[in-house]
Formats: sequence, C-alpha cells, structure tokens
Amino acid sequence: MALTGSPAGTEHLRRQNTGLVLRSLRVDGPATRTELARRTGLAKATVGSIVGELESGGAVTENGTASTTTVPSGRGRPGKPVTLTGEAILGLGLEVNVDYVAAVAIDLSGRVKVVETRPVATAGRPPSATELVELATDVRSSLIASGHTVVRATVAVPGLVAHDNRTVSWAPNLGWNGRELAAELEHAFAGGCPTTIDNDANCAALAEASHGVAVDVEDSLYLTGTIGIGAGIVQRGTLLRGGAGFAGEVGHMPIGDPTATCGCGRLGCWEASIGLRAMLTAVGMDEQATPLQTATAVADRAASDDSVRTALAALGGHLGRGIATLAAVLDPSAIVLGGYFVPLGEHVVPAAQQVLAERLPSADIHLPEIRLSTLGIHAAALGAAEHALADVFTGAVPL
Amino acid sequence: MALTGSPAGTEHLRRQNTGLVLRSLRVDGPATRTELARRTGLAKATVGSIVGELESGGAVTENGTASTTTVPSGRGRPGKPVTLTGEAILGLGLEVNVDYVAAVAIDLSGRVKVVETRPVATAGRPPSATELVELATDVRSSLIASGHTVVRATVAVPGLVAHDNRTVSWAPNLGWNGRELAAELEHAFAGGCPTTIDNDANCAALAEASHGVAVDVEDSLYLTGTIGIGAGIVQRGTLLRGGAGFAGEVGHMPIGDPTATCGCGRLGCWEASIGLRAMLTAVGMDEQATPLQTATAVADRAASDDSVRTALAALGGHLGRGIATLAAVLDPSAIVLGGYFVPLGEHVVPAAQQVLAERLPSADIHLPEIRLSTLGIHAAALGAAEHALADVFTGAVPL
DNA sequence: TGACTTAATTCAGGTGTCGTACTAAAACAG
DNA sequence: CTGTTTTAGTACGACACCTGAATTAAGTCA
Repeated sequence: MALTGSPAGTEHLRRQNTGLVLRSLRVDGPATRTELARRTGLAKATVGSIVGELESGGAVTENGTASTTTVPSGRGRPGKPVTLTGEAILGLGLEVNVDYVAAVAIDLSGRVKVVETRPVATAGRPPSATELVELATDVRSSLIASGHTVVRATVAVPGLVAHDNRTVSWAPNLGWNGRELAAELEHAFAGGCPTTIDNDANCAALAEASHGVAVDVEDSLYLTGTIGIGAGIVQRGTLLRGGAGFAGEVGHMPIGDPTATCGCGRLGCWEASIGLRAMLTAVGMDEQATPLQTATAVADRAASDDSVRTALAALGGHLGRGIATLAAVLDPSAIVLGGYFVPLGEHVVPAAQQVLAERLPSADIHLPEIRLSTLGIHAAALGAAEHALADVFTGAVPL
Repeated sequence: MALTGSPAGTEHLRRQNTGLVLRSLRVDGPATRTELARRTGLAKATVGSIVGELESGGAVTENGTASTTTVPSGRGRPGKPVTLTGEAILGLGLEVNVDYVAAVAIDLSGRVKVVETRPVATAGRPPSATELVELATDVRSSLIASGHTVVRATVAVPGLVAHDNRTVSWAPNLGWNGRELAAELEHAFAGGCPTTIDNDANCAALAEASHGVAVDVEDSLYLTGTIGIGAGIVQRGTLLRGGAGFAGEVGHMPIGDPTATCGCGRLGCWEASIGLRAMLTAVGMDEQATPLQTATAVADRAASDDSVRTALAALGGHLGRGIATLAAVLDPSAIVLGGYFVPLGEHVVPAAQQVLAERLPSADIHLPEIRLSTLGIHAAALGAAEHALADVFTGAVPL
C-alpha cells in the first residue's frame, strides 16, 4: 500500500460540493434550490451560491416557465427549478477500431450532441492515427465554433491501455504498442484539451452504467464479444483497472471446451468457445462484413433451423460457465452482454442464465441478472464521452 | 449508478488532511514538520496545526532525542521529527472460526499490542457467539483499563458478509445465517464501540497489503486454502466487495479437474481440485488436527517421497490455472498464498507460476508474482484490526 | 386587501488553508 | 567569542468556504 491522496484546500471543498449538486441534478433531475439542499444535505445558502456559479458558468439554467416538473405544492412562493443544461460544456468521446473511427459528444445533462463515424481504409497495413486525429480535431473545432467548450476527451481503444491512461500498451489489432496516443491527440488539439485513453470494453461498461441497462446498479460487469472477448468491470460506480491497467482481459481464461484452439495458439481459451469464429463453426455458417451483421444472420437462421438453436444453446452454456466464474469473483449486480451477443440474446441468454444459477455458490442468496445491451455500435464512444465528463461530476475539474 | 457522496464542510477538510499526514507518517516513517509539508504538499502552517492537534490527542509524539532517523543535513536549526506512536489509539481485530476465536489489537503505528487466542469447544453444535463476545469484551476492557482507547472493532468471519458490513449472510461452518453480529457486539461493548464485520479472506488480504508480503503494491490478490478456497481482493489499496458483498467466492469456480466432486454437490469446482481434502487424496495421506499441521506433514513426506512431490506439482498446476483466470480478470501486481499452501509452497508454487506464465494473455508485458504469506494464523485478525483503523487514516473518524 | 406560507438571498460567525513575516536554534566564519 | 548564515517552526492577516438565522421576495388563500 503506497501513499495516496493529495492536499485539500477550501476550493477543493467547493469543487466537491459542486460535483455533488451536479450529480444530484443528473441522477434525480431538475429541482429548486431548496429541494437540492434537501437532497444533498448542504445548507440552502451554500446551494444558492453553488447554483449561482454554475448558472454564470452556463452549466445550469433556471427554467422560469416549465416548472411543471415539481408539483407547486399550492401555498407559498413557488421555487424556480434549476435544470442541468450545460449545453456549453461537453465531453468528447472517441473510438478507434480496425475499420472505423467514431466520435460522440455529450453535454452535462447526458444528451448526445454529436455522433460521427468514419470508415477507415485498412489496406492491410496497420492503421495510422491520422484518421482518428482528423475526426477528433474536426469535431472539436466545429463544436468550439458553435460556442461550446470541450472540457476533456477520452479515446476508447481495442487493446491494453497502461495504468496512466495515456499510453497504448498493446493493441495487436491496430499494431500499436507503447504508443503515446493521449499526448499525440493533446498535441493536435489547438488550445489544449486534456485527453485520456481507455480500453474499449471499459468504456462500453461505463456507457451501460451511465446511459444503458445498468443505470440502476453500482456494480456491473460488461462483456463484449466479437472475435475476442473482453470485459469491463464497474465497481462502486468506477472502473476497475488492476495493477497495470489490464484488468478485464477475460478472453483467454481457461473456460469452455478444453480442446478448442484459440487464435493465440493455446488450448481451451474462453474465446475459443464463445468467440465469433467458434460460434460460426458451431452453427456452420460464414462470416459477413461485420460481427453484428453476422450475428443477425445467424439469429435469422436460428428461427427456422433447429440445429442452429441447439448450437447456440450450447454456446450459451459455455458463456454461462464463464459468467459464473466472473460473478463468483466480482459479485456484480448486473451483467451486460454487448457485441455480437446482442442479436443472439434470446438464443444464448436462457442457457447462460441457467448455468449461472446452477454454478453460482451463493445462488440462493444472490443471483445477478443477465441483460442485453441496447446502446448499439457507439457504446464505447459514448462511454468514453462519459468518462471525459466524469471529472466534472467528481469536482476535479473547475467550470 | 446511483447518487453517491455526502456534503463536505470545513471540518471534513481538516479530517482529510489529518488523514493525509497520518498516512504519510505511517507509510514513509517519522519526519519533521517541514518534511511532512514537503511530502504531503500542505503548507507548513497547516502541518504545524495538524501535528499540534495530533500531539495533544496522543496520536504522535516529538522524539526530541532520537533524531538519528533523518540526517541533520548540517546547517540550520535541526527539526524535531514527529513519530506516529498513537499508543493510546487502538484498532481491535477479532476472528471467529469453528475451533477458535482470536483477538489482535494494533496501535496507529501498526504495532501489535495484544494477541490472544482461545479455543472453542464445539461439541458438534454450531458455535454460539458467546466465546467471541467474551474474548472481545475482556480484551477491550483490559485495554481501556490500561489507558487505551479502542476506536473501532472489526470481526473476521468465515462466510459471506452482507454489503452493510454488519450482517453475516451465510456462514455454513458456523451455522450463522442472517445474524446481526455487529449489532450484538456493539451491544456488548460498554460505552459503545463502532463494530463492523468482514469476510476472513478479505481481512487476511488487507493484512498482507498492510503488514505482509504485499506492502509494496496497490493491487493484490490473497488466496487462502483450507478445505474451502477463498479470495480477498485489494484494488487501489481498498477491498473489493461486489454488489452484495460476496466478491471473492472463488472456491466453486469451474476450474481444475472437471470430474472432481465438490462438497457442495457439484462437479468441477476449483476447491474440489486444490482444497485440502483433494490434496490429501492426491498424496494418499490422512488429515490431522489442523490444516497447517496436515500440510506440514505432507511437506515433510514430500522431502522423501517422489510420488508426493509429483502429486503436489499437479495440484500446483490446477492452482496456477485458477490463478491465471483470476489474474486475467483482476490484474493484481502480487498474489499472496495463505492457509495450507504456505507449508507446501516450494512444492506447488513453481508449477503454479509456470502455468500462470503460460496462460496469462499479457505474460510478455506483465506477470504477477506469487508470494507466500508470512503472517501465520493471525492474519485475519490482524487484517481486521487494520480495517478497524482504516477510517482513522482516511480521516472519517476524528481523534 | 391582508395574513400566511414557502423560496431565495443576505449577513455575521466559525473553521480551515495559505503565504509572509517573524522567532528559534543550530553550524560556521572570522 | 561574536556575528552571520541557514533552516525549523510559529504567529498573523488574508482569503475561501459552509452554516444558521434573519430578511426579503413571491406567491396562495380568506
């Protein structure tokens, strides 16, 4: 246990309480100052001061008219509800992958302001970062031109990200090893914009926890599957990273069919049993343009073909065994399936849930729920944007 | 993601900075006020004020003489180093098990002040809590009589502990289900002493991270083995609990020999391959009074018996496979083996480490180290005591 | 129109941190 | 032996923040 923590001054206090107010507005919606004081436990005077600052900073607005949200309660002076608009304050989320780059910008209230995807021509060569940098600077410039401020940016990367959240340690799909991606982007952003990077599964997990099907729980596990399998772990509302930042690399756990050969050369890796390729050979079908299209085609076939359904159920069993392992270790309240599992949900989840119920040691006490992601292809970028704003809500960033 | 956080006033600030000073003194040793200011980043005046308070509270003392710790650097007025003595301020750690109860008290500097163990006569009946309560009140009374203050108490329990850290959800060995143990103890403590409970593996993990072989890392995994297998997970210096507090229940992960029958009735549980019973049948020996004695006898036999050595190496392989799984999920910097694995260390660790190196996806980048616990039988109680003091160091508790 | 009720702001008081100036205690130079 | 230099610790004023009570604002109801 090394030394942690930093000195705290009075302005740190203010930031913390500001974060508290912002979180309350986001989680429980608009409220009057008095109501906010009740929610947060702060004194009315303090809330008044904080709201005043936020208002002049453009983070919140007094909706003088549409006070229909809270019942006026009849008597007394009616309060003016304060709403988290924060249209001016944006978090920029970026995603880089082998065949596309994407950008999502959200404002403080969580509203998505911009979504943009650009294909990347991968002529066999490992992709450069130029497309990413171009997209990022383009989106940011146009946002700034329209009067917004981009407080932070985060990039979701398919690979291992170092613990400093600035370096790509190992991204075999991209061929980026030890790349200082955060510094590159910061250099490209005129005027400066603090930038971090994170694993794509981590970002998607964050997206599910903040906007998706895991909003109601504090501890969740996100599982994404395409050719490889990756996990993002949210514990107490924050991402679990591990000593080197490599937590959640669950694809090569020895689970499932012990004789299956994995792309990594070893035997018995989980993704050799439940990865896209394994699924395709099990159902006897071919790969299509994208994992999602492939999975949708398989789901269509399953509607008519019994053997496909049995193969998928068997895959669901392997999936459930791995989930049981993860659940025993992490005890999440909800497990979210993303990636190619989404179209196949109805065919794999029941089998997985059943295995989970059988295998979980504390099943009689506590059984986590398996849910399907609804966020679609931009989950990782959305989570990255959310991550970019996270420091605002904790109060680490001023305005 | 639900609403989290609480309002912060100025006195909260002081507690936080006090915690910072205390942690610095503990982690990096005694220091002068100026040195503390440099370490923590606080202003000299602030440190002076905080140290003054701590001194009058009995947490630290000015060792006027033994200033040999820091080199006087020649010139200038020599500083008076401040040492974390805190002899008056104690954390009480308790452990309850099927055949004994134990108590450990440590002071702020981490020095162990009291260790006491009492056997429990289990005449087949599930043990009551009377022995625990008696031991706890006895130890606490005598400490108070000798002028100490017991700030907090924590009980390590072999079983599932609810997320509130006050209720035993499920402890089959003790037959305690849904027992409000924390409340019972608080009721027994005259004058009141905030009490929490926690899983024994969690406590032992904390002990290793604060006093044992994992002091140098922030993320560690503790694995204890007797008849069952349990894990304690430390991430960023704090325990990982999970949504219901059941994280770390790794004994029944489907890993190892898939045909082995587990005590829980299922097939292929990890502890059916590496638990004490499995180990004994593998080496063909009988159980003795305690798991540690049993393991020591096996280790003795291994010195002369080749077949025992091979059996243990095979067990080490199963151990390694499970560790590889856990390491892939959690990415710990160190893995600590406790329980009956300690005497068998030289026979199982090499095989486990080899499997780990083979199976870990990021082996070329980052390979966690497997270490053997050195804390002995009182690890859980020591960790519980550490846990009891944790709130002092975070600043959540005044004095 | 006036009493009542509730929202929001103002104001004084307390606590905390910080930087500067000041005092204290040593080594060193002459 | 005295004065200078250097560093440790403290005293003090300025500033920021939170809080509770008093005050003002803005409605409803009789």
